[in-house]
Amino acid sequence: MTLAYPMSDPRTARPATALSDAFERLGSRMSYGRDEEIYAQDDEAEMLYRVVRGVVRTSRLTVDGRRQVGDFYYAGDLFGLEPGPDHRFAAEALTDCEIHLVRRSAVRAFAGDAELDRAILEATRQEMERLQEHVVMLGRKSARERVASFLMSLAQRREETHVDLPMGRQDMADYLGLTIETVSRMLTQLQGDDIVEFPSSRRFQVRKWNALEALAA
Amino acid sequence: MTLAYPMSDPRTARPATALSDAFERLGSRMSYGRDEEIYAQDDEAEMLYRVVRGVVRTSRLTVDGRRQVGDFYYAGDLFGLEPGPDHRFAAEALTDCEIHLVRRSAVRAFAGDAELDRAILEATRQEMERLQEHVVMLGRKSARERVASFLMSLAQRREETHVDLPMGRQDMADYLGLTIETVSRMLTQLQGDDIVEFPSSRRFQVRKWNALEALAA
DNA sequence: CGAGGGATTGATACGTCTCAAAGCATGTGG
DNA sequence: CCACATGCTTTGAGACGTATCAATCCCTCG
Repeated sequence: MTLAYPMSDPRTARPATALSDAFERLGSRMSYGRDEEIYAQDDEAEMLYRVVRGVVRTSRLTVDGRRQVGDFYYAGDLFGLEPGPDHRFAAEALTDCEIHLVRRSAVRAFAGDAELDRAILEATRQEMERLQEHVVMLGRKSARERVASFLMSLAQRREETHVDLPMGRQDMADYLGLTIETVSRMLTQLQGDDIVEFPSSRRFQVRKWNALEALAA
Repeated sequence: MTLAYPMSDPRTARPATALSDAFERLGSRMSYGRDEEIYAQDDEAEMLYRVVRGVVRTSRLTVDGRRQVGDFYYAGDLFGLEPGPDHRFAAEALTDCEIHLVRRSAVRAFAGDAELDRAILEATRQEMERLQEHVVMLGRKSARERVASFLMSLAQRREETHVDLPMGRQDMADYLGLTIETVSRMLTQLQGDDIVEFPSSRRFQVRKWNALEALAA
């Protein structure tokens, strides 16, 4: 399978159990505690990772200590699949995590496993798409819009009315290219406009989808 | 070949002629005039593209008219290879261009052509890496640093002391997430600090590599 | 009940944007 | 060859948004 192959439609993807099986067969399982490092920035990229339980954050630190969060990964997501020789971003356990790992060499040996190939390609597709969205957001959106987009994307993942924020304000800020104070102020604003409601700082509910969507644009 | 395959080292890549041959064999050649559209935002992605001559820009327009430039592509670069079903960014000829096109279906039929597979994978690798850099830049760098990074990356491409800017200030601004005025001011600043010199608005020379590198960090 | 860490709020500083004008090339027609 | 129109770039003044620094609040946990 090459990159030029037409994509499988994500909506028709097979149940995660098959993919889980592939990882089980070829790889191993690890546990990480909150804030534990899974791989470091500039480490050689020789594994693929899949979140079984918990949330993972990728991040990059500049020489002078500024931090940019790359993305957050949830149960079922593949990560660490940059095709380059080493990781540009570190990966850390945002919460306690269980992770499936598989050596790339093992994947290569099984190249042709349609299930696994498809999953990797689909994850790569998503990764690029999310990177592109991230670029647009950071390049052209205001603080208010960024925070709205962020809440929106979290809310879209779940069916429930109430959404849990697995990350703190600092992680949000570093993902959104803002400071913790600005994030906090925007949340307060959005709540003031009754677009969203925070019963606690780690839990929210969308009240006006239209308004939120319009902002997230 | 799968994405999990270890990367070829870019420094050992074969001469471009072989790749050029592959495109010649499988695809066709097109010319585009300045500012002509090569593909539109949200078009189906069914081709791969390779710049033969000229410079290509990818860009995305939000509903309310804000523009984000994704990247610039020069002679030899592959583009339009997002693995998704359609293009998130449009591609336009920044200058008059000659482009090699090849249908993805043709590539697929020839899957296993090591040369082409390798080139696609390598281009994908670069694409992701550049996207990640872009995210860090937009998320965490000041205007001065962004402009410095941009000049740096252009200067690194060439051997010569003088570098031509194929794009205008607006394109730079939209790539860097700034306004045209801010870009202009930062250029004036960098010139004032004797880090860089502009004999004309479309041509520059680096005077203090260290200083530029430090800023680009 | 008090301590500690994250979150919020406030006041102010700073950086970038906005709007407007002027400068500078390039090309065209007189 | 000049005069002017055009489009891009630079410069300026002021407004606005986000960062910074500091204080307070609020939860959770001991």
